[in-house]
Amino acid sequence: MDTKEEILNAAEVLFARSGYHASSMRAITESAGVNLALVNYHFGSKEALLEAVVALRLRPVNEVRLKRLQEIRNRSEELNIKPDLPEILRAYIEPVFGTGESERGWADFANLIGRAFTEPDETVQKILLRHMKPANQLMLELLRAALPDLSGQEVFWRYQFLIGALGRAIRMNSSPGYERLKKNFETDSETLIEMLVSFASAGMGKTEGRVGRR
Amino acid sequence: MDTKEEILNAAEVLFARSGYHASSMRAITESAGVNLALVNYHFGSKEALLEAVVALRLRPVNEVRLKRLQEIRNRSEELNIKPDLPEILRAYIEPVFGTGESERGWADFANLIGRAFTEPDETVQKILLRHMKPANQLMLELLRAALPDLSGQEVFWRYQFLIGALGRAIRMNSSPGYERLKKNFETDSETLIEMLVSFASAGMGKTEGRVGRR
DNA sequence: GTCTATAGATTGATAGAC
DNA sequence: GTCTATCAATCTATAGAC
Repeated sequence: MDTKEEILNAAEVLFARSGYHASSMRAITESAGVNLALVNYHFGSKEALLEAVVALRLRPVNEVRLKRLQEIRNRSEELNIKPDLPEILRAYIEPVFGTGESERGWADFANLIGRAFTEPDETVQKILLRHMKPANQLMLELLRAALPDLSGQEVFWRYQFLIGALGRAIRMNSSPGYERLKKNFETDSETLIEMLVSFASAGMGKTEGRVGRR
Repeated sequence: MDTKEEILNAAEVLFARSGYHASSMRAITESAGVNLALVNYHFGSKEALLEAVVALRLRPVNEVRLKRLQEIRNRSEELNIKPDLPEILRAYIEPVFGTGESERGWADFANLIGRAFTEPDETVQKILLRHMKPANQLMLELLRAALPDLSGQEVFWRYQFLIGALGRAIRMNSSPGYERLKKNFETDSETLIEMLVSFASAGMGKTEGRVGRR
């Protein structure tokens, strides 16, 4: 493995576990076993390194999502039928848990993606959002088509609830920090995806505005 | 307003908007219009200042939550009936959007609480989690009682989905960074709470494990 | 391509005068 | 209680030898 790749892998792990600002270039290069100056030589700056990590790991995931969502839209338009809500959700959620070709340690990779949904830091959020935008736009469009009885406002917020739940699920599932909390509830990714799709289908599909009394 | 309070308010705003690490003590004291050294004089350290801000703002919210949840549990035990899911959700969610006595600018206060759910930084998360723990434990207990047909694993994960959705809702609703995204979907807090309770009731209440085909 | 050495800026914290 | 001045540690980034 060459130096550039060594740095990329170390940065991915540290960014995922500790966040961008908390991961110093010294920590990254030490973990990678290379010289401090080589980050700037190979990538130009710390921010450019983050961009490279995101491009390498997030791009394939978003390509799969976008392709699956486009297929659903095309089929829906050809057959002139409403897109199916659980199917949309699965297309949006599943790729985030791994594209199938997950080579190395899966947890760090997933944890990095999970940050895309919850990251409060502006530097990081800007980059992550840019990579997710096409898939997110198409997703919202499909949700509106699948839920024609709901106002744009309601679809928008239910979509936000979904993103929140998804981000939480990914981070809980892959972050080492939550081990104690999960304790007896170890769950494989497939089951977790199934539970999340079920949860979101029921929550988003409601056509009345309200539930419960009061 | 005395110096200590001046520092607390400035710190709250900056921690909420930019995060703990990104808010330097120089930025805080400049914003408060006081001398740099006074943070250490009045609070001891930067971390102790964070602890003070959290204690001041988050404690009353959690006290209200805990009290409402305890009332539900007591009534449920006395009458020997299952607690009502939407009622539980409302008791858990509503106080986070303001205890009613929201004095100053509401957005920063809410945004700070929103961080409690998504904050990746360990320093911050540790403090926030300690303050939320009692309410969270009782919440999980009540959910298990309200959903007796579900396994502990399923209740646990649906509860995590709820936390994710709630955190996202708060931050979207109060963070200035999302203005462009929200654009035409400006929503008052009451409506947002209603939508979230409705979403979560439907999502969590499902008694079959799965939804949809495939 | 890789290294050492260091610049230049910023951080949290403190000593000591008032 | 409040101030100035400064320490010591950290950070990103770069110059220049090899």
